[in-house]
Amino acid sequence: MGDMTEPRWLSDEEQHVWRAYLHATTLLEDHLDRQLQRDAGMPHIYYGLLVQLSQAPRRRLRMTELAKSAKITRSRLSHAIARLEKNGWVRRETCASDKRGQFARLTDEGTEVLRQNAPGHVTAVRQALFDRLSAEQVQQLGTIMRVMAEGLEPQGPDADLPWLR
Amino acid sequence: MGDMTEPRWLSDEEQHVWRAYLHATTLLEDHLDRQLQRDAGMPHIYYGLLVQLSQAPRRRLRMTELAKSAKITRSRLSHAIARLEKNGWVRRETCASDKRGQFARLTDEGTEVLRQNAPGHVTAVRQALFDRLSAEQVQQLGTIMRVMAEGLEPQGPDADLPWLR
DNA sequence: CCGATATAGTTCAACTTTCAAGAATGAGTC
DNA sequence: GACTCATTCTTGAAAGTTGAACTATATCGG
Repeated sequence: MGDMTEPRWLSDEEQHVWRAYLHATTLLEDHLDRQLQRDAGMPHIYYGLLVQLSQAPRRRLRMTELAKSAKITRSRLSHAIARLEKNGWVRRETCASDKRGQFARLTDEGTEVLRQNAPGHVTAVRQALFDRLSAEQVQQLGTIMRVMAEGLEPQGPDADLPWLR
Repeated sequence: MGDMTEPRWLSDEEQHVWRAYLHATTLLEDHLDRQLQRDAGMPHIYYGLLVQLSQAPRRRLRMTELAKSAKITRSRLSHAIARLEKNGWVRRETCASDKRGQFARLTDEGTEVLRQNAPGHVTAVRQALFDRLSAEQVQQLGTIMRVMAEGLEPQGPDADLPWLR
């Protein structure tokens, strides 16, 4: 499958950078997962869901919106919200204007969990990342990450209409 | 828990960079996972295990070595190798010098799977990352990732002997 | 050699993620 | 309105992950 031409392999430097990337991103993800699992009793992604809700108007979002902004499938979100609901941190609400729809709303308990854990989480992110990088490097990182995202964005220009290009 | 002093929150720029980081790394990981799942029938991490084995002397590694270099728990590795063994891509071998030990060895079939999928994978990495960044940015990314890793390295200086510091 | 402790790897139960249906509602067309 | 198709969200089963308990072997200090 694919074309039969020899691919351009990675140069030595590229290989090193790629490994460093995999290494560092894995370590950071594991670190934050463990920190939040220990302190807040949930993995990083669940915490992210609560954060998104906390910043939304009326502290609620449609399931599909939330799934999109957290970049997970609706199915995964359904299960995740079920779990968070069991914890009492989120509540589902039906949508009046679209009877198929559901809102996930952050409860007061959920807000409280966030309030208690935000400091520890920010500190962890700081210690791992921002306190170790120069201002210049932070800026470089931002630029690089934006370039990467552009190339992977499902929402790229006409991404779903390739025949129009 | 933790100290009661107000943490240093993230500045606007830091917040943006942090989100860009999460966004981009998630997209890339998802992208590679899907590419390999589709083409090779396994997730990115499993592919990484095969790569590690392919580069080891005699194409085999002790379980603990492999777990360390892939940065996963031994438990997770046990399950993963069980699956790869079922696929016929890896075989377990007992270790003569330490009867507790096991080697995971890449089979010829495993090598073949790697040979067939390496081009597609490199191309995916290239398209997502290296073909989109300037030489300078690649270098910057490498530096930044190494700094990050240093701060998270479980193997930090005397990491497991904190009382000696 | 003995006993205590450490290490290698596996296994189990709980939890999370994925994938493929499926139920319900909405929207467009005639 | 009825038909068709799209969208929203959920469900259930299979696969993957985690953390703790467990087995077996090795190592250390007498």
